[in-house]
Amino acid sequence: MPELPEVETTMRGIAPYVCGQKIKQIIVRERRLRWPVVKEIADIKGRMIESVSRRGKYILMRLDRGTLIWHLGMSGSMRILPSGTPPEKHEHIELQLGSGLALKFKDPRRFGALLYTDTDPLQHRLLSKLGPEPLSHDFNAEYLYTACKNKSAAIKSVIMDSRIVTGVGNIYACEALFGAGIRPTRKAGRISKKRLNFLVDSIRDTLRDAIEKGGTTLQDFTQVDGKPGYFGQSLQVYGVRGPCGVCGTTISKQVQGQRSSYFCPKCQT
DNA sequence: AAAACTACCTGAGTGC
DNA sequence: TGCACTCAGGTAGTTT
Repeated sequence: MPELPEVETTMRGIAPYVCGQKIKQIIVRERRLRWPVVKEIADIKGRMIESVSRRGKYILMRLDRGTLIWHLGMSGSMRILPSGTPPEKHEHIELQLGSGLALKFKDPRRFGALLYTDTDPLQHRLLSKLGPEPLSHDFNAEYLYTACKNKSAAIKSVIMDSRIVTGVGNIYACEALFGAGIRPTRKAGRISKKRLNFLVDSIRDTLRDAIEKGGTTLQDFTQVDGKPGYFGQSLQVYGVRGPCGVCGTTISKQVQGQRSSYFCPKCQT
């Protein structure tokens, strides 16, 4: 479920509760996530959480020694609740904090991850090859044009490639392409710089708007306080079965690279 | 080298 | 009501 806006929402939600807190206890109820949670994770007990940040879809939790790297996968979410609140089903990890509150990580599909590193987390093998953040200045028309040049792959798969730009998943790729008037199947190398400029702006606007609304709740994503995100109401093509809000043409759905693409056949060319 | 496909999981929804 | 089936927001690794 979680793409960049949901990860950002989660990160902002937990930050005030975890920053400056001591980890009194870590409980791992299920270590079989995307990668097994190592037994040595127990060693972080007693350490201080100094800061929380995001890189792509990863949440980085810097400790007074070492860094925790979290990924929400497809179905992961985090909540802050009083320590001692009975664990829900699929609540695999719990960090009990000095404040008496606890960070709880729930992930039914177990595609998420919790990793630990002693060295620079940005150099971790999972993070070192990530492309620029879509909301940073490094992601611009010039950059995207170079990345798309001579590529025969569909533009949608290019903007979902984390080595090119990080954090754009299926929902926001569909929405951003609609905003830019570009068909998801169009070959990346055959789009003008001017149109790619529209796309860069559209990706930014879409992500910012979604962050502002607390992300998208489709199945079970919730914000840290348990409330849903409200961007779902703003989706213009993703999951839409019916007319385009701009021109009235019926929204098309097409499977592309094992994943559903939604687009307006009239507005997007 | 680039593009396409596979695998990892559970749960929700659909149709019979 | 229940069973069988399809599909889902991610992404590393493998195959074509």
